[in-house]
Amino acid sequence: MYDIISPYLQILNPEQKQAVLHTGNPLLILAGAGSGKTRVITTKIAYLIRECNVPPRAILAVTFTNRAAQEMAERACLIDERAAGAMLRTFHSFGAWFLRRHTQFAPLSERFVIYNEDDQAALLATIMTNASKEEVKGVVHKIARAKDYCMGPDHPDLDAIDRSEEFRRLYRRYEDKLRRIGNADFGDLIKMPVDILRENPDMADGFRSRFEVILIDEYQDTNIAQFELLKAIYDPASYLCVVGDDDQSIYHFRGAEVRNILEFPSQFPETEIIKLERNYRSTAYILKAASSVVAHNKSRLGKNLYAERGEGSLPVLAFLPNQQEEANFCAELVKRSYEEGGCYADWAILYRTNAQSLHFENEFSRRNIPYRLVGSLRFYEREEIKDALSLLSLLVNPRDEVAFRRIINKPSRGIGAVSLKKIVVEAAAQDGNLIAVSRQIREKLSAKAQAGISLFLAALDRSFSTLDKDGASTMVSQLADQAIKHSTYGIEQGIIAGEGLSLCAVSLIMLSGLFTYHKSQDEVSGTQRVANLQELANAMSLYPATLNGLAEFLENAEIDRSRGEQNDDEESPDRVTFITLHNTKGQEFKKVVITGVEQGLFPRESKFGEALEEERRLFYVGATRAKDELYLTSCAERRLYGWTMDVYPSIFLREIDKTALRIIGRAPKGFK
DNA sequence: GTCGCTTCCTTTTTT
DNA sequence: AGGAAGCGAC
Repeated sequence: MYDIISPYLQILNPEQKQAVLHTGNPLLILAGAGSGKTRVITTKIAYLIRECNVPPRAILAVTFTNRAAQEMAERACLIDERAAGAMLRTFHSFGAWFLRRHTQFAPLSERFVIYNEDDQAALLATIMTNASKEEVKGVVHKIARAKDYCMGPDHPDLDAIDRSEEFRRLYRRYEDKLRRIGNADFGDLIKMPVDILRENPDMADGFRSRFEVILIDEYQDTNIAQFELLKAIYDPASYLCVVGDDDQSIYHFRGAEVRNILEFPSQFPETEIIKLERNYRSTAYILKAASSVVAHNKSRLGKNLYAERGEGSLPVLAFLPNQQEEANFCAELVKRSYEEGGCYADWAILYRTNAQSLHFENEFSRRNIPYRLVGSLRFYEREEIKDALSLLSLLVNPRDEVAFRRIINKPSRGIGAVSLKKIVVEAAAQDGNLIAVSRQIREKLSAKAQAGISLFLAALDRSFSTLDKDGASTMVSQLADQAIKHSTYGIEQGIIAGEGLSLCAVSLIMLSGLFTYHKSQDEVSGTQRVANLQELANAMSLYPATLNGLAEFLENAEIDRSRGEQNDDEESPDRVTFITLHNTKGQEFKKVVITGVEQGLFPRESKFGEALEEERRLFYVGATRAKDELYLTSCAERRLYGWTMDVYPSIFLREIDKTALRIIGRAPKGFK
């Protein structure tokens, strides 16, 4: 048996193999960029199942994004399909999974909805009635940070975030209100499971014995609450393996603590460490350029990364006059390589802020170069989509005040501030069910508001009826389908319902008047809102037309934002990628352009100390995405807020080893 | 309560 | 430059 080494293990290098075969003590894998850590983790999952007889369901593997989780599942299944039975999730989706199964232990509605930052702000705005938007956002941010550190409103260490009693009061009232609504924010997805597991030792024991193996990827970007969650479900008799790279820690602004990885060996005694230092992705000059920048950081473990792929070509630094020329330069690069037989999909255009994508979109559209925009789309944050999601949320949780406020008078139904207040106040006096209260007290409102409420409730009711409570009932669906067709008020063209949940969505969008409203918006300003609503309905057709199916869809919409982008893959897969530096984590491309490498933009203004070091790591992450070619662009002027201003090369450009760089264009005076 | 014009603000990065 | 909030007129 031992003589025969399976082919899936043969392709590993000695360190990778050591990491895969390792068992026993906790293991920390320090994996440099491009060192094959995904291969190690996926192989390890398969190996544990095949060779160590670990039942798949006893394996918990945590990744940073849903995209990574999906990729990992696919790759592990290629080696052994039983890997499909392992639990592969992000921390947040694990938390949501946990809470859905334990709502009776959590202060949550049975089918809670997840609030994002905007929803949090909308909720807090009902408490901070006289505050500016900025103030509200500031407090939202602090509350989110507090939860990242697993601190409730009465936690003694809250001083580290804000010393004021006022903040504690706001945090308390926010929690109070959110609990009454019965929904959860992002921080709750981690903090609540921790609280529940601490209060219910038996349940914690159950998890400890279930998960014999816990694997965590991107460990450098975990936060304190996630560390607490790990401790709550980790049994010292289980096998724990974390993978990360301190040089790629780029989410401190979101509460990530690199000390989780630095202190891992002391947190988990007898930890063994394996370093993966062979880089299989980038050619040597690219690696040299990237490493020479991050070498300027003081706080790092320090490691050596060896390029296994030969010298390659020098990274190119292009000095350009302005953004227009920058977009033009990128388009020319892509065009030339395409004409020489390359693919569009080889290319990625990277930038620091989402706003920068616009110039590239315009230029590439003009030239008919296909591209895909990652992330910045924010499909689920678009106005029309949020409107539709609010309606859907109300079906799932009629106590959702944020959704109710958003949608009750949109489009205008004659329900103004006065009527709204009556409903909200009455609901607060009862059990908080805004829909039930609206129905109950509608007679007490003005005639106009009464009519509006009735229409609104009818739309909800009829859409609700499209959902099967259990089992299939096509009869119900057909009836509802007809009802919808008859109630489009002579609109020749509506949104088309497909399978599953899409009927419910279409029903709501049509009957609530959202369709007509956004259609007229489209006609006025040439937007694509109706098309987006259609796309939403299409996405929903994959889910069963049940209340649970709807709750599941809403959860995925909030936690997995990458989902909205997938539909364009089928049409033409060969596209240039436009993506923020943060979003590139875990990805690779043959040819990469990092744009806007200017002081003030990247690194951003007012970054110093630890924050500057984080920007440097971001540069490192971006540069090491490139396999064959790396380009950096820096403009002499940039337009900001409608103003054109002179800008200067990023400090990072000076830090690059000059033997690993070819400069083109006119370098500004003083740039050496 | 709604519509249209003016002013003021925006840009980090995301699960 | 462009979009959202705010203010005044119907």
